Amino acid sequence: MDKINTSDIDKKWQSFWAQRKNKFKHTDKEKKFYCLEMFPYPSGKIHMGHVRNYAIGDVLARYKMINGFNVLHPMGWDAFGLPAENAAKENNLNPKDWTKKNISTMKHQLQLLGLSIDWDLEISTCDEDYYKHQQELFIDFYNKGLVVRKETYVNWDPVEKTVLANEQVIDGKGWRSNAVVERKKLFQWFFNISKFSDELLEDLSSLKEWPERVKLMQKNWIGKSVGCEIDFKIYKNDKSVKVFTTRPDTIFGATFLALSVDHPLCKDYLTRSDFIDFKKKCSQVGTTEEAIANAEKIGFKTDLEAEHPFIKGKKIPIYVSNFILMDYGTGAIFGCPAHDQRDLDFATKYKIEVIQVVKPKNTNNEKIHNGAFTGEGSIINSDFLNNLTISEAKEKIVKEIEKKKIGKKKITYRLKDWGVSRQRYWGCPIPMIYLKNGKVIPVDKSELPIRLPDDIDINSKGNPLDNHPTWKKTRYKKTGEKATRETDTLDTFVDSSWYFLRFCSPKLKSKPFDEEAFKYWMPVDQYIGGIEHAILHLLYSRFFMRAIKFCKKDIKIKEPFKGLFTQGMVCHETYKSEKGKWLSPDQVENTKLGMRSKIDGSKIKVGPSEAMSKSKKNIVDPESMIKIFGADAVRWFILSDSPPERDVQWSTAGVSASHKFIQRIWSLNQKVLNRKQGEISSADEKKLQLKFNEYIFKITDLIENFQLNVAVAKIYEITSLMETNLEKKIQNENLIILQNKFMKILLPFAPHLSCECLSKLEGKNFYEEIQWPKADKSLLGKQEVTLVVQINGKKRALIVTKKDLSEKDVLAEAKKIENIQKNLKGKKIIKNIFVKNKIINLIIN
RNA sequence: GCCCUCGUGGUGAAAUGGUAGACACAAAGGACUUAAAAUCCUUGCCCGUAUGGGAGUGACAGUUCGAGUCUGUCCGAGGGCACCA
Repeated sequence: MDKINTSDIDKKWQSFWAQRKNKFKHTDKEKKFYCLEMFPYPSGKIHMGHVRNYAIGDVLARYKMINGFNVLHPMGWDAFGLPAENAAKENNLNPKDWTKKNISTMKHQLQLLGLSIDWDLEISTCDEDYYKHQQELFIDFYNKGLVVRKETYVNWDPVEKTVLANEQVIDGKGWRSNAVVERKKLFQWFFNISKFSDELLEDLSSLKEWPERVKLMQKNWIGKSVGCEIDFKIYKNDKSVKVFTTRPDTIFGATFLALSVDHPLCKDYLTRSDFIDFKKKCSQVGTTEEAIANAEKIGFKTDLEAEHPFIKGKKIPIYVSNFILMDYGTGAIFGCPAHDQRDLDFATKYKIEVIQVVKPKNTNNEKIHNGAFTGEGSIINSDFLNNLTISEAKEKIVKEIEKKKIGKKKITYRLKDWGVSRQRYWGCPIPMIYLKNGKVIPVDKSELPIRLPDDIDINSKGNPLDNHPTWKKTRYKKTGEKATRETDTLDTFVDSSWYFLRFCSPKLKSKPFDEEAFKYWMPVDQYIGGIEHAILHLLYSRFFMRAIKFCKKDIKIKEPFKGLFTQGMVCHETYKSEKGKWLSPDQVENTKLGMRSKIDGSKIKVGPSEAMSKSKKNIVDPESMIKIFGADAVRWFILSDSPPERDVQWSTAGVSASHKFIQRIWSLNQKVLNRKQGEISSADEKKLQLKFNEYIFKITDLIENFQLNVAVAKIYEITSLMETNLEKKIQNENLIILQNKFMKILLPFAPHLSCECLSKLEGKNFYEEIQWPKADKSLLGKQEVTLVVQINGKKRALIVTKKDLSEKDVLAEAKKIENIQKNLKGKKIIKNIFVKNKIINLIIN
């Protein structure tokens, strides 16, 4: 019996497929399938997360191919981004060179996996050919009013004189400089995504093939809230404050107003030193929602008071506070401490009155104790709102507010405009110029692309583009007057918001995409990627599709991704030495004394399995795994144990077992071919045929539903079935036919092995003719069935019998069973529950 | 803080409301072998030699002839929160 040489057959078939472009004789142009996995960031080497993502996608792409679909299965590189700049700074090289090198390494590694990717379609977002079109789209958006310029906060490192990403802020300090990070206001470019807030929310319901939880996350992100705006008059002053609230029903519990630091009313205090100090304190809190939510609530008491709109003569103090955001609602709230935890925290600290206005449902307790009460209940202490439910009170108070003309019902979205300016070098330059007269205008399209210069000083403080001696100096094409380029570059999320369109016609020079190719391929039928992109990338892509539709008349599609699948992460145990240093899996070994370090034999603490990460060193390199076990074994293992949407735990034992399985199939294939013909029995033949047919049906269904781990389990079962039947009375030819079908079923999962086995069975290289076997539906369920006999809901016996037996017959059969007779002795059957081919449940007294 | 997801053997897991633990990893025992590797078989909580019986899907209730699955409350773990991609 031959041993399989995985590296030989991997090489053989990878070059075979590449030459034939994965085309099949029976491909039907009328049936298209666009299979797309999220393209990788070229960070250096591929990791197991990539392997998982692309293995899942490849199963589907190959499955569709051999089912006759014309499949688009491209690959590219999300090549701009911060890590390139960081690496460049560390190693003193150009981000471009670093990125190109990584792309070539990773492309080679991906090819080792034997994916059915058409590499002719490869794109890279850092190529001029790509970002030129992105600049064109930016200008289109600008001309249609979808791009705006406004001021917003950033994390500012005062020592490096640069803007920091949230991840570069550690404990409120810059990661390189260790300087305390400040919030600083900058003018930046924004995409007007909030223009589509309602559409992006409403259209979620049309995405039938998206996971519910992703849709829910997007829904919450967009954060539509229905509430109302209320004007509070300021006492002894002609001004008023407009607040937004979703709980107008608690207006009688309002005991203070709180304004954002950036609220227009605060302008009057900007010269007061105590306010300046306060503002500075606020600016030391990070810009994330989490940081703001967890920060200690601090307030600045103004000398203003507001008049309560419904309680005559009641005055409530006005504070400025750090937990109110200017870019949500109106930048001002009324505080009702009894029914909002944040308000309560604030009120407790500043000794502000607390008035309960909602009595919890189903209790007699008038008073509430443990924190703010936010549940259902009835209104109290609220004049004309008393005894109403919360929703009734909301309706009534809004009517009153509108009647008094002091406010109106208002829908607010949490979704903010998308800030796309980055003060960095390694990104797509924003094609805008500044004229001397202060005007900001787009570059003439004929001047595109605006190229990134190569000769930059990556180590200079601040933005290298801004520091470049000549790059930003330009002229306005129309008038010839001197102008300055925008030195900000685009958020890399912009790059990935339309790459799936570029894949439809990746080589086209004249425009971002060809409309005909677009019409044929879009939308993406199946998009596959990590759950970490559930919100931003997917939302931005949905926005881009709408923005493009808004700019181009003949684009009809709104949703770019028809089907979405989010796969889980790849995890591995973590290892720590006694001194607390992380060790990688290949630095430890399992000995009789437990886990030990390979380096010095010291004891190792095994930690929980966590997502593979460089910082914890729990990384396994896919390339070395492929070298040892072969591409099929690596793919097989990553698909086998866990459901694709859940996290999977990598283990060397597991992948080694997968390799053994690859060998087992290889042996089976030889045994089938070399089998000596013995006796033949039609009963054995029929049994095998029926069972096999059932597996085809089941596995087809499982792949369509992404239950790839279960499909893998069924393939193990088919293997056992075939092995068992080698010993049974089956005609050789029939066994070979089934083995042939089996190998076609295996193809999407272990394509190298499958093709090699098929070629042995066919006696020649066999590929373009491969078709997915079809299950014969008329044969389904023709087998014997196993019925469960229960007594009072407890399993007492099994009956193996032919299909579709009547209740009467089953009952008669059941009564013949000794164990059932024993249990029925002296008892009376009150009734039976009978489910055909499943169960009979006898209810006795 | 807010939002989301997930809890089933030693482990990863399977199970249209109908046999809980398919399939695999690890472990123990056995077969083959001079030996090892490879391969194959058996076992898997409790009582019992066994036929069989009992407990059992994070906890507690509920719906049902029947609940891992549906409902409620609680407990625990993990993830996201707008400049990482």
